[in-house]
Amino acid sequence: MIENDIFRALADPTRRAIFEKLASGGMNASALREGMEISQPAVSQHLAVLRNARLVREERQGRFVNYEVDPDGLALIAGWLAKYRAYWPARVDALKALLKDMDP
Amino acid sequence: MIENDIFRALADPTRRAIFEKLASGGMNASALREGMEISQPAVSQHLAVLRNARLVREERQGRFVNYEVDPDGLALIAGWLAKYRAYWPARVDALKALLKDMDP
DNA sequence: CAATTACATAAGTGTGTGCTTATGTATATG
DNA sequence: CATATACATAAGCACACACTTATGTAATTG
Repeated sequence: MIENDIFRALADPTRRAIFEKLASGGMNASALREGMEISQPAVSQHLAVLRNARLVREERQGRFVNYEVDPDGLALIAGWLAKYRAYWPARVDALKALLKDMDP
Repeated sequence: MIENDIFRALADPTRRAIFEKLASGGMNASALREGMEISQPAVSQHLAVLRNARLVREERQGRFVNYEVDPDGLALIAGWLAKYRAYWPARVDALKALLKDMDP
């Protein structure tokens, strides 16, 4: 089940960090690794998990592999979330307050 | 970090099943257990994880504890998702509608 | 062709997770 | 007051997970 792969992929903070870094623009694995205190294989493994969850996709460019956000995974989350739309705070204000709460 | 709790909570299929069951209407832990081949403590533990992630909230009623979906957790997911709005497939009308609700 | 670079895969290890059974704690009921 | 019911917590165990080092593979470069 893909939902399982997606939520499990996002459950790890390192993986979310990688994903968020990619969200600011596609880049290769080495560039991704910069600033992260983690081994190269670890990055590679995280990328495999994200790719399997359709949160990320790759494109080989010579000996580099460029990674970028795959909209499919995000759309699947949105689809999952849409099932519970009835429960969202009716007023946008409530949501804004919550967004502010999670930003720092 | 609350995002971690949320994604971790949803990473387990049993927990998602419990959540989805609750989404169809609040009920107590025993009612939740019905139809699930799982022990009572397991349900209780799952509920604790969901509650800690603000996906579910409880209300004591005598010796029963009624559980229901907590909109806060869902709103936090929506907030997380909103950060990557630029990547969503533009042509999916349902998602566009969903966005409109989230966007002030 | 040999060496280097970029990345993936393999194998091993400590820690976390989800489950179980056993027990504890409220609240209701006879 | 004693028992039953609804649920939570404790302790232990099998397995999954995120990491490491070592090695493999594919593409550039001298």
